[in-house]
Formats: sequence, structure tokens, C-alpha cells
Amino acid sequence: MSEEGPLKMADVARLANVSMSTVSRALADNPLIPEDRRREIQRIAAEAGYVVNQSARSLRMRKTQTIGVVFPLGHDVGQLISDPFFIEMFGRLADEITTRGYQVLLCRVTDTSEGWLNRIIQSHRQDGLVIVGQSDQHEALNKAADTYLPLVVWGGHLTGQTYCSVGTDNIAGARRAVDHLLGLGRRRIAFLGMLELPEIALRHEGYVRALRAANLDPDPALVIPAHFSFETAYEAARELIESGTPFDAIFAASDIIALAAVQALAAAGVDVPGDVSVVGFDDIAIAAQSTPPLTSVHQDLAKGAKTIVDLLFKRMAGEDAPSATLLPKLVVRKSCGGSPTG
Amino acid sequence: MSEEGPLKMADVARLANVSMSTVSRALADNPLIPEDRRREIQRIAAEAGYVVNQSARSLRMRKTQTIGVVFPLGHDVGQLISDPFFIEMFGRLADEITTRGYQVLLCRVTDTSEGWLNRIIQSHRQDGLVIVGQSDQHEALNKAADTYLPLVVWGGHLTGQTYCSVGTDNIAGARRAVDHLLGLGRRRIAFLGMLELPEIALRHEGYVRALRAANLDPDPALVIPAHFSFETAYEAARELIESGTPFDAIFAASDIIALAAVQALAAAGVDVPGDVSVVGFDDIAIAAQSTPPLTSVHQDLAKGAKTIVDLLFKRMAGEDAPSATLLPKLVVRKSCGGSPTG
DNA sequence: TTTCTTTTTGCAATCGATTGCGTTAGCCTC
DNA sequence: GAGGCTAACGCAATCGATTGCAAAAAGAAA
Repeated sequence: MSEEGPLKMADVARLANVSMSTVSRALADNPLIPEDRRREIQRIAAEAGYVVNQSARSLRMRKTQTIGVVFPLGHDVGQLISDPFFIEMFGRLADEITTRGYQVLLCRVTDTSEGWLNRIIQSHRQDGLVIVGQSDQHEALNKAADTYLPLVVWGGHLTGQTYCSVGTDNIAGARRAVDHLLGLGRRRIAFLGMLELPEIALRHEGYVRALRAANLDPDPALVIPAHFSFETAYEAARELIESGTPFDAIFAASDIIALAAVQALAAAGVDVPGDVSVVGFDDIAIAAQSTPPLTSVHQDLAKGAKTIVDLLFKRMAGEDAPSATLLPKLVVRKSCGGSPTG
Repeated sequence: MSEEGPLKMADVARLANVSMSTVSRALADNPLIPEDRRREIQRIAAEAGYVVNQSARSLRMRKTQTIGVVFPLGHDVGQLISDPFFIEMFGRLADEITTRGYQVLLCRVTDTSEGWLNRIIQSHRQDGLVIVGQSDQHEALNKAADTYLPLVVWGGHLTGQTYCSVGTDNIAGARRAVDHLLGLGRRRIAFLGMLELPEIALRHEGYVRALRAANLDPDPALVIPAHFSFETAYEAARELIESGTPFDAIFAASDIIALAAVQALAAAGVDVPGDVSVVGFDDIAIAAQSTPPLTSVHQDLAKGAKTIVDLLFKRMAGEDAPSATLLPKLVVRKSCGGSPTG
């Protein structure tokens, strides 16, 4: 029961009157050691409060029992905590990873200078990597994937992509959302989001396709750059409103942007959904709770996280598991008007 | 520019025509190596794509440059992802930790059998620990703190506590909330929360004190056990309503419980705040967005996280930094009726 | 040129485990 | 009692860095 300073395996060996090799094998339940002896040694170790030093173990085994979860957020220092989507995704990934007996190492990348991903990989701090969001790092990811197998990315599937990704079909999701707005009779539908981000570009593509399919010409004046943070998105929406460009609906690239837009509209005395319909993307928890409740393209994060981690573990086992795409679902709530059945 | 397999420091030494010692020192910016030589070696290493192996480094230095963030959630598997409070706290801690150049290791503890904390500590996976929420582990924490300095706990300050904690003054916060309800003329105020959790017990204490100060006798029938999850809290609220016990206000131990109560009340046709006032605790992001917006006791998590990490780093440096208490603030919104200044 | 400093540099031990391989002990069989 | 075989166990190398100490090189002073 005594818990003296950091005792090492050699100490346990002394206590049990055996060699370190034997202790190591006993603790690892190696059948080379007879069962009763194993139990005995395990008991002694536990009673002494001995725990294997993971640094030493990792070095020798070349394994860390740890998965790195990376958020390539660029210089957007506050985004991790401000974006509920990332947060929820992280939680679900953590669940999946810890369930499999691995630790979760959070890697926030603020310095995306040449070789950032290689620096993470070569540090050997983790046995596998999940990258949440491609950000603008498509090339870096492609490059890393050439030599590093245990890597799975949450994000859109892009052309010329060699890495393994899991993500919602952004085009289909956007298309569904915009089709719904068109079905409600909306014709001047604005798009809010940063086209520079690959996933957003895909959502924009779906938006354009939906318009074209309805024989409408996309109006560039209705495409407004908007970042993920509430404040900047609010600004973007305000500018759209003040520009005087007429519009009767907003399709936002994320729920945060949509919520910001709703508030900006409210502040300008525009009724949602009376005057303008609003649809978001992600269907984060707040979406259902906001006023009015937000119509949004739902992504099944629980399933996404499970898929990501499943693929990652296959890859860690040496298998070259392929990318996967999840089907999004439009959840209709009050913010776009019309009946819940569309 | 070539990025061959995992190259080691010895390889860089060969490339630079020096010994490993020199490479090691150069990469650590050790002034023992003349500046120009240092730069040269650093350049060679960078160009070769070399990165120090952290397992080896950790073993030798007995440091991991990693902080463990622990959620002792017992068997409540889903809580991490479902509780916005923990999530937000985690995000802010992550910010503070990464800003200081450390990594964040998430430790979800599901097995709280004897010695769980010791097992984490002795694994030497981290240089310091943040425990988020005392759960029911007061004793285990006290015991660990005797021999392990770099440990800071988010939670209430309890009697007989030897570990370092940072937390809101729960009694004062609760008192402020209940005083406000009393000021609105409410007299039959229910308390929803699990008294078994130390922090909640403190909030209950504040509740009792506020009532006593108003010459009211706390009615045990108005104290309802309610867990942190939305579903169980909803059930608890429903039972209170159906019990027929008259009440005109609810003070919930957390926002999630409060939101669940609001929905249960709405489902029962009870008007909030007309018939019943509701106040929560934590002031999570959703609180302001809900319908009606929730009055809540605000905890400054950004400041809390900063304080935690500041103290932790002091302790990691060997200093026996003391506990700290943050002052809560009541944020009045519509859910309790009355005027915002009320 | 010699001697004494001061600056650079490298050898080798070390961190704490894991594991291939060889040795010892135990048991059976003839 | 010798030989053969297997089950247990330990020696020592290894993982990839860091660093105390001493040696070598360079520079300064005499």
C-alpha cells in the first residue's frame, strides 16, 4: 500500500525476486510466464503502486497508444473554442478513440509553415492522426499521405486527393438545402461563406447546381465571403443587407454564419422567415434551440467519427482503407418558413 | 527537401559531419555551440525534414511537454460530448496550454477503481494534471496531492482539502440567484441537482442560506435530485410537476438542468416566467439563445482556465501555489421574469 | 616556442522499459 | 545414470535522444 517515489520495474523485480524480463512479461500477460507466477507478480506490482513508464515503453515499442487529433486552424487562435462544430466533432472522436483503449492528443496547429504536418508526424508522439477540416492544406495533406499511412481527414472529397477522407457529401447537402428554398418560392438566394476553403467551395458548387437546375442564373452579388466566427459573419450579413441588393433567402455555409445572419436580419428589422428564409449547414446543437429554430443540413457526427476512427485503425494495421462519404439530411425548422415537410 | 523514412539524430550528425552531441546542442540552441554553426546545423536538419523523436526525448529529459486534462466522469460515457460546460472548459484550457507551448492530452477516466489517479500520474505521460470537476473523488484527490505537486482541480473549495483548486464561489453564486428570485416575490423555490456532488452541495448550501436569510424554511419536498444529462433532468422536473407540490420558481444546479426544466414546464402548460421563474448555473452559450433566454449564474471560464493553468505552471516549477476562487455574476434574462435590473 | 586559457567537440553513460537468444532447471524415457 | 526435450527465466542489446566530463583545438600571453 506504500506509494514511494517513482519506482521502476527494477524495483518490482527486486520485490518479486525475479529479473526485470520476467516482470515485464508478467505485466504484459505473456504466457511464457506460468499463470500463477504472473498473477503473483501483478499483485506485487499493483500493491507497490507500480505503473509502467510510458515514455520508456513508447521508445522501446515504437508505439504510443495515442491518436493525435489535429485542428489546422491557421492563425484563428480562438476558433477551437468558438466553433461548436469542431468541439462536438472532437468529443465524438475522443469517445471513439478512448473506447479503443487509446489516448487522445490534441494538436492545435497555429504555425502552418512548410512542413508543419511532417513535424507532427515525425515527432512520433502518436500512432495515428485525425485531421479535422482540410482548411487550406490540401497540398500538404496529399504530400504527407504519400509516406504516412495512418492518417484520416475529416472533410470534403476533392479532386486529385490521395489521402483518406471522411466527410459529408457537401454538394448533395447544399443542393438539398437550396432546392428546399426554391420549393418555397425563393428566387434570390444569397450564399454566405469563404470559397477559399475546399468544403465551402463544394457547398457553393451544390448551391450553383441547384440554381442552374431551376433555370436561374447565380448572381455574383449574392455570394458573400464570410468567416466562421460569429462576429465576422455578422458583419458580412450586415454588409449584404446594407448593400441594398435584393434577396429573399440566405444559404449559409455553417450554422454559426446562419445564426449571425439571423441576428443581423433581426437587427435590421427584417423578419425571418417572413421576409427572408435562412438555412444553415452542420445542424449543431444550438440550431434546434435558437429563435427561430434553424433549418440546417444535418451531418451525422457520431457516425462520422466512428467511420474516421474505424478507417484510421485499419490504416494503422497497414491496410490502405479508402475514403468514405456520408449522406447529409436536411432538417427543416422554422427559420425558412413553409411547412416542415417542405 | 527529401523526406526519407524516419531519420534519426545520428543521420543528421553524419550529414553535418559532427557528433550527435553537437547536433543535439545545436537544435536546442545551446550557446556552447557557436551561433553560425548552430544555424548551419539547424538548416541541415530542417532541410532533411528531421524532427526530434519525442518518446526518446521524454524518456531522457523526464519531461513530456504535455499537460493531461482529466474528466473523472465515472461511467457516464456520453457526458463529455453532451455537456457543453465541460466542452467549453476544455477548449479554454487547451488554448491556455498550447499557448504556453505544451501539448494537451485528454484523459477520460471511466474506471475510477482504487488508484486510478495514481495510475495516471505514474504513467509519466504528462508533466502536470488538470482535473475538471471533482466528481465524487475528493478523497482520491487529497491523497494524490500529498505526493504529486503539479495538480490543479477545477471545482469547489471543500473543507479538509489539501489539493489546489480553482472554482467559482458556488455558495455566493447560488445565494445571488436565489436572492434574485426572492426579490421577484417568489417564495416556493425548488432546487434541482445531485447533492452528492460537492459543487452541487455548495450550491444547495447557498440556496438554503438565501432562504434562511429571508426567514423562509427550506422545504425538503422542493429539493429534487437531478443528474446533468438533459434526459434525466427532464424526468426529474416532470416528476416535480406531477407531484403536485406547489412551487413558483426553480433554481437549477446547471443550465442543462434548467433548460430541461423549462421544456418540461412548457410541456405541462406552465408558463415561464409567468407562472414559474427559472434560474440556471454556468451560463453556457446556449443559455442566452434559448427561449426564453435563461437567467443564469455566470462563470468566467476564460479567466478560470487561465488561472488554472497559471497555478499549474507554478506548481510544475515547484512552487506550492494556493487555491483560487472566482466570483460569479448573475446574468438576468427573461426566464425569471422581472426587469433585467431586478 | 612554450604555457596557460578559453572555446569547441565528442565519448560514453543514462533515461526505463522490451525482447531475441541462450542458459538453466526440471521431467521423462530408455 | 545418460540423453533428450521442454518449460522458465535471465543476460544484454536496443529504442533515440541528452549531458557530464574530459579531450582536443584554438587563441593569448610570456
